[in-house]
Amino acid sequence: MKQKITIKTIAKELGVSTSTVSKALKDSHEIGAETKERIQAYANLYNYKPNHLALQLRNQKTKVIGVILPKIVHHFFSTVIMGIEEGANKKGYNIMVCFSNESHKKEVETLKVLSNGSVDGIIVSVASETLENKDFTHFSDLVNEEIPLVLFDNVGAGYKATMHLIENGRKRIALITTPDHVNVGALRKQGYEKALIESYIKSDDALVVKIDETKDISSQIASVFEHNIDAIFAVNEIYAAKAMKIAKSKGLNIPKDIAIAGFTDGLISEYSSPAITTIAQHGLTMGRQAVDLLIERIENESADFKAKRIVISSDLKVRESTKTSS
Amino acid sequence: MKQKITIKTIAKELGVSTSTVSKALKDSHEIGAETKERIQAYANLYNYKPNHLALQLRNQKTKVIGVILPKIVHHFFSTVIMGIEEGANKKGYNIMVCFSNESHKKEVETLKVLSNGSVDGIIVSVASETLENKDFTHFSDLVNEEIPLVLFDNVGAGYKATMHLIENGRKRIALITTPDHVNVGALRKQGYEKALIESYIKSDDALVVKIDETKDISSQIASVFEHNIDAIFAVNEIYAAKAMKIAKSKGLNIPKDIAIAGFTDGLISEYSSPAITTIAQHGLTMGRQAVDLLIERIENESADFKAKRIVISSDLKVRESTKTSS
DNA sequence: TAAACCTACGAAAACGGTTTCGTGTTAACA
DNA sequence: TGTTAACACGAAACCGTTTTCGTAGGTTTA
Repeated sequence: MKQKITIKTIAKELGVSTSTVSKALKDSHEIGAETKERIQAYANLYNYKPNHLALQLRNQKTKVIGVILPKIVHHFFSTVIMGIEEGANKKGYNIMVCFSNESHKKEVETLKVLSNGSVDGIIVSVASETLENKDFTHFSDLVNEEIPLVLFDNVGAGYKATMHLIENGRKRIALITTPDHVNVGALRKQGYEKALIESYIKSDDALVVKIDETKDISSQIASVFEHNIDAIFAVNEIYAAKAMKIAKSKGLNIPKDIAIAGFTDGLISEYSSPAITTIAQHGLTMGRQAVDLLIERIENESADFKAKRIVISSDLKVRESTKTSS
Repeated sequence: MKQKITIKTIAKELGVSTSTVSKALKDSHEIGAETKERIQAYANLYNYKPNHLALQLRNQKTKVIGVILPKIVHHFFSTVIMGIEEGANKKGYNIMVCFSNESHKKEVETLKVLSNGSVDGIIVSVASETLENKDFTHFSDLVNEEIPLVLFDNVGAGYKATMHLIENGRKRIALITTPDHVNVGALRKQGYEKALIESYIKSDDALVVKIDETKDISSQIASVFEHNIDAIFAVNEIYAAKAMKIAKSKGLNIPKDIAIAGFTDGLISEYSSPAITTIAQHGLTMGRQAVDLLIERIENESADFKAKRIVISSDLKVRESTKTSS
């Protein structure tokens, strides 16, 4: 890279000191009008830009927020990023984005890299592997170092959808989910199980289908219809739509014979026939709130630095696919 | 933030100089075994981490790559990010992600912020507004400053899909697209028009439907069936699927009466009936190649610093929805 | 006319590292 | 016993900027 023009260069060229240049560039009253003008003109001519690194080192802040997500190619997480970036930008921050790929090891490493001064604070959505391990020492380390940290997740949404089905009078609820290593799937499954337990409904492993996307999806979903079920909760929109297609092909009436609820409110659910009840997740809101909280912590030194979990409720959008039977 | 332990602290505590500490921590042969051990033990105990900012300032490089995309909540772009992050990580770089939201102004601003030393190089997918303006001065400024820059876009894919339909014998090809301000839609429309022109087919504005997503999508798509058409090219998977549904409901045979091609190869296209021909875009590959190229430029000082455009071809996945008629 | 006060600028420290170049001590060698 | 080399470490410069604290000279003020 071409060596850029610095305050030193200007000082030398114009025969003044660096302090004079620095002050002149910020229109300080300490500098005479004529000198100021000379310096500003020169700086402008050679397109001087202050070096961010030097400023960051001096000010001990970077105006950068670190973001660690389990993955990105996913509607929910990309929406969250959108919200974070938007909120950060509004307050003059940039974001540095990393992915854990649901791996505990990479999460730990990434956290270490980011916590060496490159960022002022960090937002994390915990990797599923970490959730399984229940090993959160890397986070408590960070808290000890008093680096502002905000975690977010989306537990609770699976619970809400399942409860809706139960309140609907359903008792044999199938779950169509992803393998456990996929974060969101795992979380939603937890919610599903919690709802069953609280409602004293015995869970049945046969009703839980973990889709292997390398094989034919429809036939895997179809297998669940061989059991006696009266409702299906699918962890994403696609699975829900496929399940409905299969149900219809089997001559089942939706929602009379079988209720179907999905996740991630999108076009498919809304325009399918019948329209599918879904959980809308508000990733944008989550991202915004997470970043607002973080920035408040960064800028408000007096705040306590304990990690904080924020849980933003998701909305249940009830549509025809689960309208009360009976 | 708690003031962190620095080399100076260690030096003072242990009664040695900072240079000794620095060398000891990198296992330099210049330092005696015993001293080395003392220092390393101390550093370890107090969890010393070198401050990245100081290193960046000294080395004049950040090991950070700036990425500017028109948007993120979009399968293609999130895949690209994935590829970039993966490639960057492999070579010890982190990525700083910004979004232009298709706005020329924000693109310029973001570029300015990133080019003051915070990043070693920048990858950009140009905002549609910039493409319309044809105002690329902000990029040439960057090139003058000799900051490594890589641009990427995905023109050409719309062309490929349209040509496929034409070679298929179709002459009245409808285009279902997004309003012009949406980047990918606009680009694909360019490709569509180019293919028509090259094949001496008169384009007909009546066959181009720009979907307003705030209104009912299906009815907008349905309107195109009122014209005499023998093929439909939809700029995304959803539109293609909806178009097919409508075609079927009108009793049209696909692909005999009407051929349908979509974009963004995903589950819907593959499992719909009949399966839809799509353009698969390889965002992952594009991201990887872009970042590899950029890093090569960053690290290979001798390379020339002209902006370079890389265009990665997309794959046409021919399925039943466009099988040759006649 | 001496004390006090501006004005306009510079020197130097600081942020946290790395690195080059000494330099004092010891050991090996002739 | 004098010369030299190896060893172990420190001083200082440097990266680019800000900021505190002088200070020299001229101008008011009492």
